Amino acid sequence: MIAIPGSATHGKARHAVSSINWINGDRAQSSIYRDTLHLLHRTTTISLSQVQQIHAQLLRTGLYDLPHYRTKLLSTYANHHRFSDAKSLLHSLLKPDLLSFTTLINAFSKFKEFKNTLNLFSELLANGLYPDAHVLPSIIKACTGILAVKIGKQVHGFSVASGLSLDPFVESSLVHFYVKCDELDGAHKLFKNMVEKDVVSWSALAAGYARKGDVLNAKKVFNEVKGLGLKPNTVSWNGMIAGFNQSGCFLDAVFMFQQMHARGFTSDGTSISSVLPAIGDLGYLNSGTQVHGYVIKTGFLIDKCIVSALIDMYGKCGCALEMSKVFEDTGLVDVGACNALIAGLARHGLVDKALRVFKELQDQGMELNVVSWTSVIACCSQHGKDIEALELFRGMQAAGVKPNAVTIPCLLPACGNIAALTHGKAAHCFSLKSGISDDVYIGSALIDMYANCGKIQVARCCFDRMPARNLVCWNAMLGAYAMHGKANDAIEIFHLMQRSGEKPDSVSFTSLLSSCSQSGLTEEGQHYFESMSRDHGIEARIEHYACIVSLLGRAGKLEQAYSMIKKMPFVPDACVWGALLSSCRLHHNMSLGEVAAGKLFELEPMNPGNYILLSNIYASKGKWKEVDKVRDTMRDKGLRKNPGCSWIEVKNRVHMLLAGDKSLPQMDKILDKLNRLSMEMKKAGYLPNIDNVLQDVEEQEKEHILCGHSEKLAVVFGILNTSQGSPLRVTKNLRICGDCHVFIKFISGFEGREIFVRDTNRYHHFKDGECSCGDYW
DNA sequence: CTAGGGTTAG
Repeated sequence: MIAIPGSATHGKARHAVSSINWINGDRAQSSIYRDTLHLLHRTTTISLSQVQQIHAQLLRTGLYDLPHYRTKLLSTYANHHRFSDAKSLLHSLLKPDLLSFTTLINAFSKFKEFKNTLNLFSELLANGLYPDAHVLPSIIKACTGILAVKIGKQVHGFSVASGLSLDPFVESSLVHFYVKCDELDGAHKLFKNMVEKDVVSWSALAAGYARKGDVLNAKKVFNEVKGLGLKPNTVSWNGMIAGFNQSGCFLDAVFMFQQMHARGFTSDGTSISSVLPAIGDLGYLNSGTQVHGYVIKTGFLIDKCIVSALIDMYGKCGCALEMSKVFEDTGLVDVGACNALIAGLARHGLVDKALRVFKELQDQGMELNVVSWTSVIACCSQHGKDIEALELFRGMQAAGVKPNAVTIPCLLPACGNIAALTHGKAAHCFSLKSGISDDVYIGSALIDMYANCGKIQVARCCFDRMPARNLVCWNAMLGAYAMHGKANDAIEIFHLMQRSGEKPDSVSFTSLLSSCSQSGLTEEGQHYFESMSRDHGIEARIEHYACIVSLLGRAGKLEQAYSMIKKMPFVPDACVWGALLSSCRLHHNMSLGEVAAGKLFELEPMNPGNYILLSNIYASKGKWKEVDKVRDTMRDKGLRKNPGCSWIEVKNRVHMLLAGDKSLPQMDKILDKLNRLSMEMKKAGYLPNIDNVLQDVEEQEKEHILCGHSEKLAVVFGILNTSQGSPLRVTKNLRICGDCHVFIKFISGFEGREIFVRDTNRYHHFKDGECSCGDYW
């Protein structure tokens, strides 16, 4: 039976319903079909089989040729999502007219079949038909939907040339088109010239500015409303709130929400789910609780988005309990809410709990989506669970969930952390194939990953190929060069950055200064430090002072470094004092070393490194009694037994030195000297001290030590959990120590070299592709 | 044949 909503009482409708069964009858008369079809025009729901019956009858009776009927058929097929049927029906017509095309195009556009819409449009043109104002809005809507900027602009040009741009629907859909294409100025101009300005276009324009973070223009357009004689409605306000929330203008979002109420409008589900995340980001727990109360009172708790937003808000405000309570109380089984919960747990550092919730949901058969997988992958890679992140990524693909432009930058740090170059490359390939590789987040993460895997040239290649860059990209490249101690390249990037019009921030300067310090570019470093506030208006932060202290210290300007610490506008932290102490060790300055060490012993009494550095300084001056005193202190604190006097460390340093440069021919000489010195020291009852015996070596090799390469050659990553087996294959830059299952990540090439790497209490000896280890002390 | 607004992942 045909359902005829709203018109069931109509006499003719009853007649139609009772006569529809006739259609199959042989005696059907055309007048009855005509009546029937007239009525079908008014009906909104009709079953597919009934349409097919009518279709067959129309063909039999020849009424099919009447344009009026076949239009109805086309739209009915389209309304039942039988797009290919509708299309073949259109193609079966000898000469499809504009009305047939328009009907189908409008239906396609309505159901967001945008590609089909545009294909049909080009067919329309190929048939020699001339589009009118009935079809153009749908075409523009399709261009908006798939961001077909070029076609949209061509249609715009056509509509101007044909005078159709004066049609109010064409006008307003063009405004919307330019808003969505991020060409706000164009949209604004178009809006100003509109013959009939309407609320919809006006709201879209203001919301567009808000979504872009252009607060000034957003408010300007929004406040023009009175002069335009337009009346804002709930949707207009919601657009502003949502736009400000999406662009991170949280205060403005909350302000608009308040204003909305102050002007007598009532917020609906959309307003609330848009304002809650903004409240959360601002940490306005009080406002959040008020909105929560309002949500309960108005019965909005059945709205999925609002529940997710509430959980998110409590998560951001640091209320883990309240967050879980909302989740449990609503009893709503929604992915969004689950995702918000997982993200909230991760934000509180409850990584294991987040993973457990994820697994439980998975076991319960919940349909987890990209956001769920991405959150949990991000959670792992942000909390040092890199292998788990890679495993989850694999699980995601096994579950048939397609990663997107957010997933990849969450995964890449995990690849970089453990130098899983193969996995990183796979993720890179994926982004290329999916056409998302131009994304700035992905680009920055790729730069970082390749740099972490020692592939600094590849990182640079990614950087150079980016079609658009933001501050994060520039900082990623600067950070990559700083990590590899390449100050000259960092400086080049820094200047390129400014020439491109991007303003450096304090992160940029940290990388720049750090690389100068590592490369011994003292004057350049000081120059950039001074220009920071003078030319760029950036106040130096404590990490910048730490860089400068290290820069001066490495250059031997220890007094200057110390006076820098004394006059800096911060209470110096362990990084600052640590930089001074390391420099003191490098230059054997005992008095300042004692000052720095004294401060460090207060700030971090359980860090063995500080004690070792100080005892190294004492040892280099032959103050063996002081060495013993430091050693006793360490023993009392339960730290190491034998600071700064390890033969292993001596060998370690020699090998590091040799691996980092080209001085192999000197090996024999150095070892000779080491042996002689160590014999003497042993005779005197002491183990050889690294700074003592390496003093000469360091004189010769200072350059290389200052370059920082030797220290960066290899990094011990962590213990491999052998009980579970690892999905991770040993890559070119990654080795596993056969004895203790420690991962060792090599940052630059190491083939054919013998290398010692130091862990906190073990050393790992790497030779001929094999790794063995022993106790450090 | 008819427009504009929503949450959770970086």
